Amino acid sequence: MKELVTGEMRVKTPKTEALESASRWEEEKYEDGVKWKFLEHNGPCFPAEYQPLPSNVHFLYDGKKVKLSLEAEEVAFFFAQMLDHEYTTKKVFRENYFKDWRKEMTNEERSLIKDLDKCDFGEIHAMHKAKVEARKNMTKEEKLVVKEANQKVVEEYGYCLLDHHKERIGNFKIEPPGLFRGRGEHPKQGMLKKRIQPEDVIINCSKEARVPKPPAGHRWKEVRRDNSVTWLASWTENIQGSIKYIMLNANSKLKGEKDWEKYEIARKLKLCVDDIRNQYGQDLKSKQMVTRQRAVALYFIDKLALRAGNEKEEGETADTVGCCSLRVEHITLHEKLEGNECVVEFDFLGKDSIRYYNKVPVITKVFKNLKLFLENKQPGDDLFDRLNTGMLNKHLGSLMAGLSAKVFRTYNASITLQQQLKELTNKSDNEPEKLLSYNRANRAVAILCNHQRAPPKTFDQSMANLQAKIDARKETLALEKTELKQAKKEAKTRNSSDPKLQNLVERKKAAVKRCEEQLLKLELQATDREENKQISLGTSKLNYLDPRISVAWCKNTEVPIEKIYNKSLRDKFAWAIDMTEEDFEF
DNA sequence: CTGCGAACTTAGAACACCAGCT
DNA sequence: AGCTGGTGTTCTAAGTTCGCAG
Repeated sequence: MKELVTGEMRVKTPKTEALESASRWEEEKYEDGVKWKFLEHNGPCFPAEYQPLPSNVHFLYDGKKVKLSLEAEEVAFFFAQMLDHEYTTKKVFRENYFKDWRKEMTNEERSLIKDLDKCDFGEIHAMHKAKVEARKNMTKEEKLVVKEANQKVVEEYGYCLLDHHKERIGNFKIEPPGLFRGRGEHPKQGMLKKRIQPEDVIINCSKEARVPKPPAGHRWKEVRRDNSVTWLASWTENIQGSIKYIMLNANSKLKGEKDWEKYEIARKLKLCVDDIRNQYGQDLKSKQMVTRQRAVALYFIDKLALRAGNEKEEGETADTVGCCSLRVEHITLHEKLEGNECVVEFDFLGKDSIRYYNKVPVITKVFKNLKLFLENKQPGDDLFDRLNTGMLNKHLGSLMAGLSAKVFRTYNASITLQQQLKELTNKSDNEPEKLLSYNRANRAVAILCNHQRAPPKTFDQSMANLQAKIDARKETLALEKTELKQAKKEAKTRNSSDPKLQNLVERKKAAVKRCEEQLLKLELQATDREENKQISLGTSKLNYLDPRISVAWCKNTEVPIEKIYNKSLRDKFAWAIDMTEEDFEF
């Protein structure tokens, strides 16, 4: 797989070879599995120690002041900090919290503090809020001092040397302790996320490199020399027992090449997607139940851009599903619905407990299979009881090198963007109109991939404000128009060759035009914002849309790339900006 | 196969910051 | 100068994939 992709990736050469940034994408690849030859860094940055409460701030239990041990106090502080958050009102959160908090208490504390409802974190909460407020109200000079200090930290910990290049590290800070904030109905929400010590951390760097110094009085858990992986440091977190990594920034060579490769695989799928669709179309009639289930799952993944859907351990995480883990209760079949036949109604929680709700007309063969899969099953049973992601991906891998379920999301997202841009963009449009078209194309993808966001709390207000602006502009425009008419009339009835009057007419004309443009711009903005209320465009832009489509579109429409990519996006997609010509086709 | 863990990508929320307004 | 809304950045949770051991 690696070979196939790498070969194709070399076809197009960046045109600005002289530039270091461009030629970087052309360096020799290492043998399979080797990610680097030299890696040196300063290790991760640890969060500050807990600062004990000042003597005038108290924790109260059952109305009485209680001086807590340092350990118990720190954990009390975590809860106090979150008091404004909905989390602290949730039963599971509170129970998990209290259980873990009590583990940090001394015997004495534990025998006293037996009921979270009797705990009063008010003073601690107030102190925390005051601190946040004070930080906000710092003078310019004070803020500058903080900024410079942060800058120092970035300089020290934010970069590494990987082969010949100084690279930015993505997350060089160890995650601070706190209360676990799982998404949705997470059974572990509120548990104590423990402070990570250097003794928990594995460092990865090359043999020749200077080993980072652990904080004074501490040692690393291990120093590893593994160049088959890209991480610089890792530790195991205590909530799920999973490993956390310190890795490079998205603008690094290593991440950039991987991203490029991802889009090349998706383009390869474009070449064989018709065959694959024919194949699973045939498989819908297979005698083998597994094959039929696989075919229907693939149909969903392809048509609806569903995620693969691995099984999850019950009780460890929120109850969410993807394609292969769909249960009977997540779909409803309608022979007829709203004028369509064979409609599948989906309603389930996907990644991050985001709801997926969709009514989709499907082909008869799929519909019939679904009916079959539902026979004699309970709501809680698996829809695809003979299938899992491993089997599905194994099959996909045999159809095309490098193919897995998620490639369909990348492919369908990118191809949709390209099609939509072609359909929506008019050469003759002005820039704001072109940008609206781009956003609409982007939005079509976000809807396909179900990238949602909570509507901004201030949404209705800010929409009303914008509308008020539009109304005001309309009034001004009407006024300007009347004035223009007046000026024209005067110029006609009086001496029409009076240059002063002619000049006035011209000026009024210009004013009207300017006003109209501003109005249009505002109206486009309003449309864009309204359509975007619950949709997040960023995720697809960052993860699913081949940047070369966007770069080529910018070149074709003469829209500056800055209008659609901010600085970090331009850095991340530097490879695409460097190499893409206006005739690029995904 | 199947189960498991490691490594890496993808995701929305929270937070920080800054431009444009009053 | 202070406010505010919107954008960009940071954070870290939650997915996918793959390879390995049994």
